[in-house]
Amino acid sequence: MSEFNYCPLNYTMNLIGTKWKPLVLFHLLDGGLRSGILQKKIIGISNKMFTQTVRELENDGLVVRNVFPVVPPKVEYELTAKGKSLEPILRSLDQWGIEALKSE
Amino acid sequence: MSEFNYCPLNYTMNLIGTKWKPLVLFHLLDGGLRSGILQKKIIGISNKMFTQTVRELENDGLVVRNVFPVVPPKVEYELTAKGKSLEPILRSLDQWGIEALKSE
DNA sequence: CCGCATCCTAGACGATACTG
DNA sequence: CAGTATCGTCTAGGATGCGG
Repeated sequence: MSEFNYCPLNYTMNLIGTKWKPLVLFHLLDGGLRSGILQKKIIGISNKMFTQTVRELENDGLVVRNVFPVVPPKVEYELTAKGKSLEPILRSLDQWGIEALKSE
Repeated sequence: MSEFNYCPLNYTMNLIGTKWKPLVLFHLLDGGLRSGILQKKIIGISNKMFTQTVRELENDGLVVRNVFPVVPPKVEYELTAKGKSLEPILRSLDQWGIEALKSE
């Protein structure tokens, strides 16, 4: 882990370089979302991976988890400032993919 | 594989979202490099992963492999146009990592 | 509604040794 | 110098089912 922290590129990729993390962050760019809603937007993700992904993002300080003490349970996720600062990168990744897909 | 190609974000991450790919691409931004030189720049990479990574990047059309028929063997790698188009993203990822590392 | 626990598989990655 | 082959480990990720 910490052995790669000298390298900024690896540091960044360690935070967002998994299958689902970019998607989760991307869908939160327009504002916080309730857990179920967010999960439904991410086509194909399993329940386990959703929880795990969002938990890691929380530990890395990219998203906040807000729990409302109501019945039935209500949980919302939103980006932190650090998470929001990834917006240009996420949009670039998305845009680059769009362009690259055109010329296939 | 192809099941994720609808999603631009996943498409992009599938091309550069591994441990070593961003590093390899990054070190080629300033021009082509001989195999051994390139590998030496990537601290910690094993021989196997270097070959495998560079081969996948070649198959994905991000780098070109130039073989010179001399003794001893000489091989150079350089970015394709598609590979070069990743430059803004790679620099962003690097820059974001630098900033994030400052505030730890 | 939310997310935890468990079991399972595929592939990413590393170490080492070997060929032209 | 460049690349291959083999073996081993570790973790990402998926499927299913339970609990507050």
